[in-house]
Amino acid sequence: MAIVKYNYLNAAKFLKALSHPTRLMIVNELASGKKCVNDIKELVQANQPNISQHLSLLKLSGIVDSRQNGKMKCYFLKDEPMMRELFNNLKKNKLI
Amino acid sequence: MAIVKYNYLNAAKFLKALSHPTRLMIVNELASGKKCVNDIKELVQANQPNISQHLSLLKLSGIVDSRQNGKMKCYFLKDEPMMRELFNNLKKNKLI
DNA sequence: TAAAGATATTCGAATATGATTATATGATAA
DNA sequence: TTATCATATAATCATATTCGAATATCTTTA
Repeated sequence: MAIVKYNYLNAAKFLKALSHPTRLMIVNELASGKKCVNDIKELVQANQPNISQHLSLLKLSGIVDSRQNGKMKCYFLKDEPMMRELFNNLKKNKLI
Repeated sequence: MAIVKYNYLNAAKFLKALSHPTRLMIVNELASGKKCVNDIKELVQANQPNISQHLSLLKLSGIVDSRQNGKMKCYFLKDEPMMRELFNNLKKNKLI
C-alpha cells in the first residue's frame, strides 16, 4: 500500500525551516558566505532576539552552523552548494 | 538599507505550502501526472476531508489546479517541470 | 427528481509558531 | 574582577495550523 508518509518528514521539516521570510533572507545572505549576527541584523529587518530565535531554529534544522569569533558569533550554511542551487531555482522561477 | 523582507514573502509562502508531509507526498505523486482525488486517497494515508483540505491549500497557493472529470475531480501541477526539478533536488540531497 | 458516489466545507479542540519584552549568558578588554 | 559588547533564552501573548467529525455540495445515473 503505497509510499509511507515517513519518507517525506525530513523534506517537510527542511522546507518548513525555510518557509519564513526572515529565515529565507538570512539563508540567502549566508549563501554568499559566513556572516556574524551583527551583519545579519543589519541586513534583516528584525530585532536581535527575533533573529537569534530564527538562527537557532535554522541550526536545529541542520541548515546552518556557527562558530565563535572573538566576541561575535558567525553563522554559515552547512551545505552552501545545495542552498545555492535551491535559491537559483527559486529565482529562476520568479519566486524571489 | 538592505533588501526588503517583502521580496521573500512569495517564496516563503510557496515553501510553506510544501512543508507538510502529506502535501509533499501529493505533489510528488502529481509530478508524474494528473491524478483524481480517489487515486490520491489510495496513495496517501489520510482521510478524505483531510486530503481535500490539503488539496485546497495547494490550489490556493497556486501550486496545483483541478478539472472536473465526470463524477471525479482531477488535480495537476501548474508547473510540472519546476516541481520535478525541486524534487530531484530534494532527492539528490537525500531529503526524500 | 431522487439516490448514490465523489469531493468540499465548516467547526472545534489541540497544538505550533512568531513577535515582543525582559533577563541571562558568554567573551573580551580594562 | 568588573564593565561592556554580543548573543541567547525565557515568558507571555496573539495568531496560525492541523486534524477529525459532521455536514454540505456537486455530478451523474436511474
